[in-house]
Amino acid sequence: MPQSKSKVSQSRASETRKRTRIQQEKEDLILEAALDVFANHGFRGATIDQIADRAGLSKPNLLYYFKNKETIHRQLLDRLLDNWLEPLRELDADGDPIAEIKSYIRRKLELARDYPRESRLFANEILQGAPRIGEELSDLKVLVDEKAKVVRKWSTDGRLKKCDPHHMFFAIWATTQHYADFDAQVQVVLGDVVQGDGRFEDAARFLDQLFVEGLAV
Amino acid sequence: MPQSKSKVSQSRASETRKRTRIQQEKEDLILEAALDVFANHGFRGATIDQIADRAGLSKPNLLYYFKNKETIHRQLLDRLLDNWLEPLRELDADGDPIAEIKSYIRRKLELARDYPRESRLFANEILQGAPRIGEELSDLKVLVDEKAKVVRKWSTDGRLKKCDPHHMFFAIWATTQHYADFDAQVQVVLGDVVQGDGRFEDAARFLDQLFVEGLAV
DNA sequence: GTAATCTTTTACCGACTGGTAAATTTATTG
DNA sequence: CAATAAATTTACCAGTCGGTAAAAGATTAC
Repeated sequence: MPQSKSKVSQSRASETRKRTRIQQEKEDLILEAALDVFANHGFRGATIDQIADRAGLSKPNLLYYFKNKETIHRQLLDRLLDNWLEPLRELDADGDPIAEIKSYIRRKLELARDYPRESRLFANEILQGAPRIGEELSDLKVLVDEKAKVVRKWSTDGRLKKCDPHHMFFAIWATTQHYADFDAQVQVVLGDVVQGDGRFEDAARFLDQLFVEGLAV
Repeated sequence: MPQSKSKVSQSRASETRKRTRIQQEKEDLILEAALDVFANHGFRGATIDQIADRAGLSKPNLLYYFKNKETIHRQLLDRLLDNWLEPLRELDADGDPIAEIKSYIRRKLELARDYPRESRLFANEILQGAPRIGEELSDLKVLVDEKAKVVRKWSTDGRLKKCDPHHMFFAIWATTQHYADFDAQVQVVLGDVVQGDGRFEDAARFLDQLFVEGLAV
C-alpha cells in the first residue's frame, strides 16, 4: 500500500522536527492496533485502553505518540481514503470499456479481500453519518463525477449499455465491499463448504458475469 | 410492519402477566428512540442516557421497562430480522423467474428507502461481527439455502442464466441496502441534483437493468 | 374513597472513559 | 562517560458509563 499525501502525526513527539526510529515503529504499531479496534467497534465503541493493550503499550505511552483518540482515527481514515480511491483513478478513458470495468471490479474485490479492516473502518464511519470524514468526501465526489463522465461517454458512443454511471459505481462498491463489511453474514450463509480463495473466485466470477452481461452492448 | 413472533420484553414490569396501557406506550416509545440511537452509533457507541433523553424519560424510568441495554438491542434485532426476511420468503418458486427477482429487488429497495434505520441497525451488528445476533443468523441461512435451490432449479431449467445463487443474493442485498447504509456517501456523490423519490427511481431503474440483463437467458 | 398496584423520581454506586502531571527510565549524542 | 533528549511508568482526575435501592407519586380496581 503506497501512501502519497501522508500527513505528519499530531503527536507531542512529532512537534520536534525529525522523527526517531522508535517513533516510526511505535506509531505504526499503534495505527495497526487502532485499525483493528476501530474496524470492529466504530469510533465511539473503541477505547484507547483497548488500542493500547493490543499495541502492547500503556495508555499514557500511547498518548505520548498521538495526542488523542480522534487523531489516530483521523490519520487512519486519511490514509485509507487515498488507497481506496486508487483503483477508480486508474479507470482509463482510452481503454476498452468492458475490460476497464472488469478490471475495476477485480481491484475493488481484491481490496475487500486483502484489506477488510480498512473497508470496515470506512463502512463504520459512513454508516454513522460520516461525522469525522464528511469534508474529505468531496474529493471523492470530484473523482467520481469525472469518471462518471467517462462512463457516460462510453454509453453515448455505443460501447456500453445506457445506464446511470453513478448508480453503476454504487453497485460496484456495494457488491465488492459487501464481502468485507458483511463477512460475518457471508460466512454464515455460505457455511464451511467453500473457503478462502475459492469463495473469492466464486464472487469474482459472479460479479464479472453480472456486470458484463448487464452492461455490455 | 407486521410482527409475527414478538417476544414479550424482559422488563420488570412485564414480569406480571398482562401489560398495561402505559407499558405498551412507553415500551414502543423506548424502542423507537433506541432504534435511532443504535442505528447511528452501534451498540457500544450508544448510551442508555441518550436513548432515555430521546424518549423523554429518565434513565431509571427507562430501565423500569427494559432491564438493560442489551435487552432493548436484542428486541430491536429480533423484530427487524423477521421483517427483513419477509421479501425473500415471498420469492415464489412457481412464478416467473425474472418477474420474481425483479419484485424481490424492488421490495428490498423499498425497505431500504422506508426503513433505513433498521437497515443501519442490522449493518452495524453484522459489521461488528454479529456478536449479539450470531445464532439467529442460522434461520437466515436455512431460508437462503431453500431459496437458493429454487434459483438453481430455474437455472438448470434454462429459465435463468447459470449463476451462483448465493452470490446473486449477496449482490441484491448489497446493492439495495447500500442506499440506506451508505446514505451519507450517496448524498455527497449525487449532490443536490436528484432528490427523494427521483433518486429512488433512478436506483430502481439501474438495478432492474443490471440484474435483468445480467440474469435473463 | 381507599387499598393495591403501577410508575416515576431522587440519590446513589463502582467501573470505566479520555486524558494529564510528573517522576523515572532508557537511548542518543558529544 | 556525562549530558541531553526521548520514552515509559506511576499515580492520578473529573466526567460518564450501566445499573440499583428505595421512597414518593400516580393509577386502577373494588
